[in-house]
Amino acid sequence: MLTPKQYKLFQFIEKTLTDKGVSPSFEEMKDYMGLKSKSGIHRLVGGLESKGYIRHLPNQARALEIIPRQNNVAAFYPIANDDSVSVPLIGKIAAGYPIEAVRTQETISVPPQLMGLGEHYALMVEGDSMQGVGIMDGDTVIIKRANQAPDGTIVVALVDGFEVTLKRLHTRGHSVALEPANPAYQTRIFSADRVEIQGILVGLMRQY
Amino acid sequence: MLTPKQYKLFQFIEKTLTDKGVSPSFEEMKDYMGLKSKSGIHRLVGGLESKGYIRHLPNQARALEIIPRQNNVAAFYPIANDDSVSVPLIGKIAAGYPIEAVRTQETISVPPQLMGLGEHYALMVEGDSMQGVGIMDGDTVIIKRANQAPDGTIVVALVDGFEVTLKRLHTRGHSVALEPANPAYQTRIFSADRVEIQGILVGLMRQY
DNA sequence: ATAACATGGAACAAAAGGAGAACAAAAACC
DNA sequence: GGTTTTTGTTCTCCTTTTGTTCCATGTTAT
Repeated sequence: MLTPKQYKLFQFIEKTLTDKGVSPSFEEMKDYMGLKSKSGIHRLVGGLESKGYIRHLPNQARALEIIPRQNNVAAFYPIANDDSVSVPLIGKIAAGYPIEAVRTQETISVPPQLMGLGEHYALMVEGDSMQGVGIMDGDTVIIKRANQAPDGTIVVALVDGFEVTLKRLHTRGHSVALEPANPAYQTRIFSADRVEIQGILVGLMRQY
Repeated sequence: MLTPKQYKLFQFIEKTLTDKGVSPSFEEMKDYMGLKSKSGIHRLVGGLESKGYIRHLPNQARALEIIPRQNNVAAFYPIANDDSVSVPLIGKIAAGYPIEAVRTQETISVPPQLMGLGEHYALMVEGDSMQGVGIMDGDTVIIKRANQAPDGTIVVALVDGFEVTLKRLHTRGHSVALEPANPAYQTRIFSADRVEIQGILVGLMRQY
């Protein structure tokens, strides 16, 4: 992660901070690093900052702060929160193909605000059939298990017992329309008994 | 972080407070610090106050109060226990408008897999300027604080010191291009010194 | 050789701190 | 209540400390 010099400087900052309670000045860091100019320090500090190890207020004296971390994830301070919830990640869903059968043991944690009551699970989205409503290839969707759904919601639907898709649901009397949000795909209409609702989309997470 | 003199004075205030139960007068602080004028003390006290270390009632004698701190770090540092990580939700971002200034105390929990190293915060997205890449009105984006970003990433950028937007970044020599993902908006090009990167988009959450 | 990166040095800009004096508000005293 | 004393506030002018930027020069790796 850090270059050797960044690491050395980081440790110096850390030590100075705990020893003296004050962060070192650029001059002091320069001396410690054995440099003759402060410009190099500026670069190192910039590096540490952009890597998220420290933070520093521009144009302020001795204004370095270490960003505490735990398990390699930046760990900040208290304000304990309600725990997030783990849901099973049961597979991938791609427009027009069955959910990959494996019910993996894998779970992922989901912030509670994305979930309501009931049983939930997560799916990885493959393909671009829902791109039009902001659901992209690679997204993780949070699904609440249900076997019926309000009109207009996005659902996981099982068609004819084997084909699973993520589509917007429209009910019209005894038939249901499954509308993809990508104009490149067609809306398909089925009689109600061919379509089984497996869940309702309640949340989405994406990692860049 | 404190400067050496601020730190020294702070410790003196702390000690006097616990030893005598009364905060020191400006005169006493002046003597302790070896100064000949109280004005310097006033500056130091002002510094301590603006950094959130002490509080003081104006025009009252010996009315300094130490602000208890959690793990010695300021309040807008959030986060974590094992499963869930909390980040501060610091406002809304809408194409072309400043982030709503309020640094709320609010935090939201974010699954750790959405985050990497560094300090993170969350913003609510308003508007449709990034709709083309699946970022919709009402989404919550997770931003990693940074002041530089690789080419092609989506960043929170501050233009001319007041306008904040979420755009894809392209660097071209000494100018930067901020490209919205909605063809209805134009890519805008600025000289590098007008644009300040405030963070990099690392995650997204949406609630249906 | 060339590109990417590190250093040194200097000039500059901004923040921090100090002296001294005059003033204002609160507390103490008569 | 009025006066004195203590204490806090503000202001201007100044010095010191510290951070920032730029450019020329070196160094290293590909």
